[in-house]
Amino acid sequence: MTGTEFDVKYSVLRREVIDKEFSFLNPMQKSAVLNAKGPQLILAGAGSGKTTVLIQKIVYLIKFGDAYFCETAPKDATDDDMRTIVRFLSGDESAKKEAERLCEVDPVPPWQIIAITFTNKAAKEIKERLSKAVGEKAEDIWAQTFHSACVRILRRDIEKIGYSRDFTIYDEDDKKKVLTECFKELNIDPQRFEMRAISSAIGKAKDALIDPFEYEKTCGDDFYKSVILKVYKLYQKKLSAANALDFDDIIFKTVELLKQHPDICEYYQQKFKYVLVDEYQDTNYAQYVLTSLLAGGYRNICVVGDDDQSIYKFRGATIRNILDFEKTYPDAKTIRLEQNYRSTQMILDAANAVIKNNVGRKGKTLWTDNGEGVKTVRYQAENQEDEAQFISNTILKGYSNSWKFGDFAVLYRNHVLSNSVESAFKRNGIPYRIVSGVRFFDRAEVKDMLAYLWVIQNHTDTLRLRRIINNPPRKIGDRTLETAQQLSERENVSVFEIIRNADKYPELSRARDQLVNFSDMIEKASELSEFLPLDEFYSELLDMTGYVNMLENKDDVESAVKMENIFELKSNIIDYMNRVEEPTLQGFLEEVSLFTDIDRYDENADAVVMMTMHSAKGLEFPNVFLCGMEEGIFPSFMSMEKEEDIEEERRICYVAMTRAKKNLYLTHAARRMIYGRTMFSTVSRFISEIPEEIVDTLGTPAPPEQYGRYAGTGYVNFNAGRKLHKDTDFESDLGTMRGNGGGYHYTSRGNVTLKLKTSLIDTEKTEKKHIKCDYEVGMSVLHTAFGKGRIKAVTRMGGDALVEVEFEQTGVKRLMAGFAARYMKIIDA
DNA sequence: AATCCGGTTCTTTTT
DNA sequence: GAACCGGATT
Repeated sequence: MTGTEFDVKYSVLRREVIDKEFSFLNPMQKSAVLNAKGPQLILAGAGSGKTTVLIQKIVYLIKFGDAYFCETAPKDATDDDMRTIVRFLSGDESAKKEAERLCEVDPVPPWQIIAITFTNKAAKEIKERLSKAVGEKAEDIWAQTFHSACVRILRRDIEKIGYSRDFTIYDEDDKKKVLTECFKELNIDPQRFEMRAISSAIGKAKDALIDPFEYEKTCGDDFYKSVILKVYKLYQKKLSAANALDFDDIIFKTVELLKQHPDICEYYQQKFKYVLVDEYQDTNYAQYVLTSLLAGGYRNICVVGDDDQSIYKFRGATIRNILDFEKTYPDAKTIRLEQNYRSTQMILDAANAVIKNNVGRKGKTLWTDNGEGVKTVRYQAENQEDEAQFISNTILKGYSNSWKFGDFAVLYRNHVLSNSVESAFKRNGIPYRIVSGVRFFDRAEVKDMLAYLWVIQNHTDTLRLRRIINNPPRKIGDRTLETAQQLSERENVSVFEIIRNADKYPELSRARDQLVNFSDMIEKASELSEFLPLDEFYSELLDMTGYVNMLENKDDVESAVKMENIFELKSNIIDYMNRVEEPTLQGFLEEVSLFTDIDRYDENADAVVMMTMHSAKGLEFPNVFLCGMEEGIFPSFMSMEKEEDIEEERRICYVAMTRAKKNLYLTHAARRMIYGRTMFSTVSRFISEIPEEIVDTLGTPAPPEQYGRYAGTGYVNFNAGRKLHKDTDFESDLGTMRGNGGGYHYTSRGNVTLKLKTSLIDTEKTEKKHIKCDYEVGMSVLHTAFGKGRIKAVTRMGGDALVEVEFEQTGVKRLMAGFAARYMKIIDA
């Protein structure tokens, strides 16, 4: 039904104002923003401005309401108002504010909007950009990760499903520890049942919203499943005894809460008029259910994603959520964003050429008006050193050509590939930073301090309690703890409770004082945490626990690094206090446990960034190297059996390629030392999928006859950093034993390599002659290339040493001992 | 409890 | 090659 003539005129003008406001968007983006009502699927290609769309949509909702096509003027609108709007539309910027206000029709209150992301980084970006756009109102929008949103929901009502509100969050490491306990208690042989497999089975069950009770139904007479079930049951029992949730539980329990308590569910369904989900292709089943539940009231659900960028299948993400969105919501509007604002056309052509080989996809073709750009560069290296040197040279050339180091990124399929690049960077003096798999918050000393904080927060967290009770050493041994554990089971109270009352149990008499001292300390710390500001409290804690004291007493580099990390944690606390209105210990711990390394990655530092292709998702760099582009590495051997796994690898490749803005380099090596073996491999199929016309090929092609096999001619090097085994490294009548790798010794004679099981070598019967790896000053040595020489100096470096040798024929050479040991032996100590 | 030593394993991992 | 684990040894 249309309104009066006034209404029609007004609404036309109103639309013009809105159009003007969002005129910087392209037509597809605009239509995605303005079609706010009902279910909507935005298929957003890499670099197509999907975050912008998400943010602008929220801006639109807050500023103008959701009725773009509304044909009624606000009730009290006057002709004067209309004139103001016209003034703004004809270019009078001073009328802007007023005009915008006059165009508001039922603006959506910010607290009715939830935007869910996967990473903290994305959530943070949304929050920041929103507060720039709409100011204070942004604070009331739930722009959060899946996990933090769920924790927020749980914090309010988790008591209804049998946990207490001060619950603890267990990370992967804690999970592993609990599982180890389960294995022990259930007498499960870790040889027969891989813990990782069982852990992931439990995780998968949780992702699929299957609790132990449901799981039991699926077991039948499947023995393996029945083992999983046993572990699953005990694992959950242990978690709930510690009042702890693991990452999967955070989602799982939220869904459980919403499902079991319709009143709570309804509350959120009424609250969230608009639900927006980022990276929808990476959601798993539980997350899908969660978003559906939250959006169940108004059905205003907008999901943004790219099926071509789904790279977390192994974590339970199911691409079906995006592929089936239109089935779940038959009235869904689908919008494709294919214009790319990041890369050159050349880069997009290359990426499109690769991804089009995937069958199971919705289909998109990226284009750009950024200009053609330059061809993708392919470098064929002889080995990984050559590859790393090429990367270094290219960066150095670029640096002298006014690029900054921070404009370069090196991406690889897995972490091991970073080693050779890293050492080349060191050699060439190129600053770099590795976004590593090891998180800051995973470092032992940081975890120790966090464990203290967790225990102070939640005394029943026995897992963390055990971590710290004797760290620094307090003369509380395993035996004592075991007794306490048994008592806790018998009395059905927490271990902490037992310790606190140690004087009541004669079994604990020997360690009584230590135990009581410890519990007193924790309780005192708890009290302090109530009224001291967090950072002061933390400093106090460092003192009380004696942790800093312990480190100060050790005078080595390691302790100094640990100390630094402990104080870095303090700067995290201060940072948290500055950001949050009401900082609490609980709040800090929550945030920290949902944090990862990439959240700490400083974009402003001028250093080459190295990370896995997975970590690079969502980032962009002017110049990108993808190294290790070889069959067997990328795609990895493990993905080669199933076509769907290859497709996932191809998507990873697509994600990685589309990180590049200007220059894309693909490098591969004919020969690569990996896992202690030399591997010969062919170029990755993904490179072959790019038309030759858009690739510049450099380097030397590998001799084809070597392809596809492991090296059989070489030797295995000494395990660097590991001390030489006096009894196992020797020369025998079989040839020279060249160290052990993988439980085997290798020995070569001519071009034949023998592989001997270390445990089968009878060292007694073999003539022993040590190959010395640790050289000393004054020794005479014989080098295969340089001949005889004498050691002038030895400088320890890391696990290796730099030796300076004066050779009789060739003069002084400086060699790394670990490397030189292959060619040099001691002839006279 | 700390270190040695032999053996095992080795993708990716937003939270 | 390197990290890591667990049992044995000090």
